[in-house]
Formats: sequence, C-alpha cells, structure tokens
Amino acid sequence: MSDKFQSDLLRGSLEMMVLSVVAQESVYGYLIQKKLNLASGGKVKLPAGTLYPLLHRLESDKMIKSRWDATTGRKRKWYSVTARGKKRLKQQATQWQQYADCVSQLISGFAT
Amino acid sequence: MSDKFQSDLLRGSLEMMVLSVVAQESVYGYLIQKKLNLASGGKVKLPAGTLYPLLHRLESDKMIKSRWDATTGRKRKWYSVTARGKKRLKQQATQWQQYADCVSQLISGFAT
DNA sequence: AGCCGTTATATCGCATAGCTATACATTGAG
DNA sequence: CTCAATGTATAGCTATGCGATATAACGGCT
Repeated sequence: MSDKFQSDLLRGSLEMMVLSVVAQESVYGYLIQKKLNLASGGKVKLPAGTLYPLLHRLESDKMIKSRWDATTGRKRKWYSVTARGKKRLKQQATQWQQYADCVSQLISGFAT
Repeated sequence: MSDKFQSDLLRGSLEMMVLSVVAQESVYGYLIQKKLNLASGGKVKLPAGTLYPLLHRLESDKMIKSRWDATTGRKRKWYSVTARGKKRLKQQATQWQQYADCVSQLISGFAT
C-alpha cells in the first residue's frame, strides 16, 4: 500500500472489508490487520492509524461491539458484528459489486 | 449518487473513469457528466463541483490537455488525453481490476 | 539481567478530494 | 420574455486514510 491510488481505493471498501472479517468470526484489531493482509495477497497493509479509528467509528455507529478479554493469553479487545452491522455489510457488498461491475466494464479496454 | 458510500467509491475510481472517457474521444466537461451517467445506468450523477476541479487537477498533472473551441456551436473547453495520461490510465485500470477482484472475493459471501 | 523485535491498542494533526452552494453566461422552447 | 437546460468555475465544509508517536506486555537471545 501507501501510494495515493491505493489509499483512495480503501475509502470505498475498507469499512466493508473490516465488517466482513468481523462478521465471519470474533476478532481483535491486530488480527484484522493480519487477516486482510493475508486475504489480499499482501496488497493491503493496513496501518494502525487507519484501523483503530475505523473500529471506533464502527462501534460508535453500533455496527460492531467490543469486549476486553484475556482468556486466550493476552489482553485483547475482541470485536463481533451486530445485527445492524450485518445489514449494512449486506447492503454495501451488494452495492459495491454492482458498482465494480459497472466500472470494470468502462475500463475493460484499458486494463492489461 | 450522493450517499456517503457512493462518494467514497468514487475516490478510488473517478479519476480513472474520467481518463477513460477522455481517452476514447475528445470531450468537454458537461459531456463527460452525461457520458458517465449513461455508462453507469444512472448510478453516477457527477456534480459540477466534483468534475471541474478534477479536470483542472488532471490538466495541471499533464494527464489531459484542453482547448477552447466554438466550431461545434457553443463555446466549450475540449479535453484530450496525453501520452502521460494514457500510461496512467493503463496503470490504474490494471491495478483497479486486481484490487476489485480481491475485494469481490472477500465479500462474495455477503452480497445478494 | 538486559535488550529488542513482535504483539496490541490508541491518538494527534496533516493532506486530499468529493460535495453543496453559489455565481455567471448562453441557448432554445413555450 | 421567461424559464429550463447547457456550460464552466470556485469557496468552504467535511470525512478519512496515514505517518508519527506513545504506551505496554511478552518471548527469545546473549
């Protein structure tokens, strides 16, 4: 990451991607970083200064909820998705796919 | 458009879409609005306050060049793509497609 | 014991860019 | 002759990804 184009790409998809990770299973922030990095084949290297503010936003919007827990070893803040969050995720995923198909078609002649 | 999610989607794709329209043929700003609206099936309603500053940015970056011309009737500012712009478009289109495929896979279980 | 890289969370301030509102000029239709 | 559509432009607001920085706990190595 870290070029400007990639940063701008995140604007339209990061919240949704984080929601999708949290929706699959309970996770904590640092683990989300690792999972997204893995799932993207190393393309998404999410900085902490991006991730944690986003998690706080999602929580204050009641899309996810958190709980401190240390029973797995370290003290970590575990997040899980709310009903509201699932609904939002479904909405955004659907909308994103439609939009992406449309963009894809427009630029199809130019991509290698 | 005009919900926040849609605005954020544009952040990663608008410059590229405008470049792709200008790369196909010479166009002026207002025509780009119409073309993108049509190509997106009405989903992209680009406000003038977004479009014109973007065109100015692209021109000052030498991705496109402009010429005032009234021979087709009205006085309009016609844009055409530069070699630099074509190169950038190809780069972004390729990168975008890769990124989109990756996101698409991540959220595939959640979209309707 | 001491050092250091990794894990883990958090916040401040900067830069960027899409949007609303506003402005102004031209053209064609009713 | 009014009004909608065409056509370009800018100021200011706002949201958010990021680098820098801080703090703390843990494990391994010497």
